[in-house]
Parts: sequence; structure tokens; C-alpha cells
Amino acid sequence: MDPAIICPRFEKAMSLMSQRWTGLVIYQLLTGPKRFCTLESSMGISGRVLSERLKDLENQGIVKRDVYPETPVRIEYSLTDKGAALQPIMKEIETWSQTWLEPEPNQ
Amino acid sequence: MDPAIICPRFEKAMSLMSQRWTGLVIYQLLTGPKRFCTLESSMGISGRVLSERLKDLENQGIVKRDVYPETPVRIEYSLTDKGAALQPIMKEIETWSQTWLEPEPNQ
DNA sequence: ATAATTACTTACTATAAGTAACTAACTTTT
DNA sequence: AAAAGTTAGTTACTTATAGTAAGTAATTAT
Repeated sequence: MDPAIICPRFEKAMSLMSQRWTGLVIYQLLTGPKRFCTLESSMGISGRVLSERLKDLENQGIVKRDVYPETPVRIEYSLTDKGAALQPIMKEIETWSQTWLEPEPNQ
Repeated sequence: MDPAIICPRFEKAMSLMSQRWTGLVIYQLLTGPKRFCTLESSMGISGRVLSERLKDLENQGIVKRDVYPETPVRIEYSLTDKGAALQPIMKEIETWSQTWLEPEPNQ
């Protein structure tokens, strides 16, 4: 008894987007490459989880990691084509949020 | 030091979509009203969490709960206008998944 | 009277995320 | 030369979230 079979590709995409922080990391990278410490401080994510997420996203071919052997070393994270193709999703989330959510949620 | 300030409305929408199962629940409801047991069995969600999610979504005005005092009682969950407006997001996730994910993920 | 159905809730366990201190490689300051 | 600072993490531990399985309430069927 399976009333509605869900496309496994859609389900996989949804479980990606449903991971805590993943969407925000991608959103930040849409404006260009970012360093670890920049991502860490711009959203409220902990280093432990950011490290985990970036590794996952790299393994999925969504994020690219570039090492610049400067001093101190600079490591930049950026979106691959696969990652950049997530932009329309972010755009729609933005549109929805501006239409349906109030500007001042607290107080 | 706040290198990138994120719009609080966008952040709220993103944290909604980042909740495990929330996206799939909404996706299922896009095809019409559904009962608790139907949602429970069509995705792999546990009753405990489904109950929690539906309550949250109802409180946020995304889902509507209708009681039909038949026998046994029928309770249907459906999307409000605010909930139905999430469809473009789902559409974009679907498009992305079909372009960038492989049909057979395992093996 | 007993069993079945739906829509949950409750108690308990397992997994994921947060916190804070630590490491490695290198450089600047003292 | 030793101590402190920087970036990019990792590790050990705590807290929060999700999964599991059994229980409840209302009603009908057997």
C-alpha cells in the first residue's frame, strides 16, 4: 500500500534542502566564493557542522574547495555549475518569504 | 563584523524548508487534501514527528485541518493559500533534481 | 464482549547539532 | 628564540531533535 510514490530524485533533492544550514550555505555562496571563517560568522552555524556540510556538499559536486597557499592559507568555497543551478529555488523562497511573511516576526 | 546580513524573512522561510519532512509534507498536500494515515504511510515519517509538523504548519497558517465527524472520524489536512504558494519552490526543486541528479542513486 | 479503525500521545532510544577547547602550519611580535 | 596570532579545521562532551513502539480515546463491526 503506497498511495503516492515519490520520485527518488525529487526526494533526494528535498532531503538535501532539508538539511539544517545547507540552504543558507548555498545562498551565501551564490554571491561569490567565501572562506570558512566568513561563512561561520555570517550565519549562526558552528564550525563543526559547517565543516561537515561543506564536505557533504563537495562530495555531492555542489561546492568546490580551492586552496590558495598564501599566508595564512586561504581556502575558498564556491558553487559548481550544479550548485549554481540551485539559484532559482532560492529565488522562489525569497519571493514567497516576501509575499507571505511579516517583516517583523518578533514583538 | 557582519559580512553578509541575511533578510530575516528569507531566513525564516529557509528554516521552515530546512525542517526535516516539512517539504515533503507540503509536496504531498499539493496534490490535494490528505489524511494523517495517508501521509504517514506514503513517506517514511513517524507518527510522532508528523503530528508535530502538522501542528507547526497549522500554527504558521500553511496547513488547514478539517474534521469530518464520520465513522471512524476523518481528519483532512490541506494547504491554505499561503501553503499553496509554496508550489513554485517545489517545482524548481523538481526541475533541478531532474537536471542534476541521476535516476539510479544506489548501485 | 472483543476486535478493529483512525488520530493521535507518551516513554524511551538513537541520531544530529551546539559548545568549547584543542591541533597544525605558518607568521608576526616581543 | 619563545610567545602569541591567524586560518581551517578536529575532538570530546552536552543538548536537541527524530525514530520506535506501545498506549489511549472514540466509535463501529463481529
